Amino acid sequence: MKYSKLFGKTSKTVLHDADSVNARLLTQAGFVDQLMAGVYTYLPLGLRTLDKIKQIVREEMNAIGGQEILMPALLPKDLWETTGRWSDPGPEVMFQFKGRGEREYGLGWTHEEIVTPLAKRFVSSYRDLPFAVYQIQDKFRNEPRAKSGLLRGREFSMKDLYSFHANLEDLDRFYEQAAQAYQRIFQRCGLAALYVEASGGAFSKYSHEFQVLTESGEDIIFHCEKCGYAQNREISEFADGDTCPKCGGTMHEGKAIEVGNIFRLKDRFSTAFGLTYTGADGQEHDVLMGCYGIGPSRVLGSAVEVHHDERGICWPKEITPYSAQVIAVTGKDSGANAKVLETCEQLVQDLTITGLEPLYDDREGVRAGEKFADADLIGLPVRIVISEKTLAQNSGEWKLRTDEKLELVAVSDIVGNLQRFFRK
RNA sequence: CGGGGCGUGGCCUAGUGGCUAUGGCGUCUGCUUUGGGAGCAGAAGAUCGGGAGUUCGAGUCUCCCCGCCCCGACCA
Repeated sequence: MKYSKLFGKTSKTVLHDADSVNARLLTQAGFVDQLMAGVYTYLPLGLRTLDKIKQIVREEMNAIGGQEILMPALLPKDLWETTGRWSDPGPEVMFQFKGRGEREYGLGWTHEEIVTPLAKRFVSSYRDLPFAVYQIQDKFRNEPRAKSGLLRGREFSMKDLYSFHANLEDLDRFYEQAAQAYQRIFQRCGLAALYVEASGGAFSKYSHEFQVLTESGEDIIFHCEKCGYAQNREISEFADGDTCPKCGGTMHEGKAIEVGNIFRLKDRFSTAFGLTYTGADGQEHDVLMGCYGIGPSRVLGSAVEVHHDERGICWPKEITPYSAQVIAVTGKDSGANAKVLETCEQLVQDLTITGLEPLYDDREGVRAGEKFADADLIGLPVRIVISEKTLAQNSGEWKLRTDEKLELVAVSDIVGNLQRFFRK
């Protein structure tokens, strides 16, 4: 991608209002644009990053047998009255409004009310179980207070997975599988997520949250630095400095952002909608359900909160919007400039063919310093500079975003180097 | 929903009742320059968030409304 053609620009000035790190950097670097409180447009850079995260989520959901579907975001009132959630929590959480005439609708903030009747259409025997379906969709929540950029929005991206089981053992088995898939997802997104015990609601002792320690987080958790055991303060009786009951280490209090959570719903929704199956015993049983959520947009915001420095974002490899920033530094010698540009074009083409799509800063009349500053702000993991100087040694300059070290690499080796870098 | 802060060209900002609203960034033209956001010359771009009021006169004072940010409450 040529930077000169990229829709969305970096900005030197800091937005007056954006004081959360993720909102400020993502806006300044041209990834997102705020439309209103808690609602953002994703510009090409931001959308590519978000799509990378969603793709990782897809891969891991598919790996545990999840099947992707897409339910509507516009939902009818009646299904929500079945569970009582039209009025409680009702408009406190759900955007509700009238369509034509008196017909009432709401925007989806979770989808148990949709997926349970849906499952009912296809489940009759124990032979139809278990299965799990998921979707990646924007959710809408009438937040009393949207805040912290992408971390708490009124419209935000959500992956919600729902699993259906014949018995509790099978639900537990899948629950563990889902938890492991979640760990892999966060790891791949460059986030060290803690597996945190949280309020279980009416039917389980605990649910589990995946929490990323960061000062901008709004949850307080107690976590053991030795073994990682953690509890949300909402349910915890720990105090800072307590001994970890699992390993004898020390429990620390910390702020964290919840990037995912998993619940055993058991028969809460299947009972409400009459989702049952006939067992091998010929008897009718309630289907047991689990639900599992991840907010890709919140993952994106969290990644910026965790991975940045004073100059800008430092993208983790797997979710970076582009592999590397290729920068053409030109001088006054037009012959040399032509060679620099030609080398860059060829390099960009070679990288693109190998699937390592770079962002090529081809801008003319822009000084090197400005290009470097933009590269740091955008935060791709690798920066490759081609100039008359480097070409004198048939080389390009190789620099990692998180390292000050500059290295000359033969032009012919750059593609291989970058392939190796991203394979690691 | 309570408390606090803020609202002036695309972005940041000056302004504390008085002439035609300040400067910077960005944008556009031309020249110059090219390894860390350069320089020169010129240009476009604002009904000062909206409404009502006080005043000879309001970006500035008063009231109402809207919006954004922060703290709190809330967050299956």
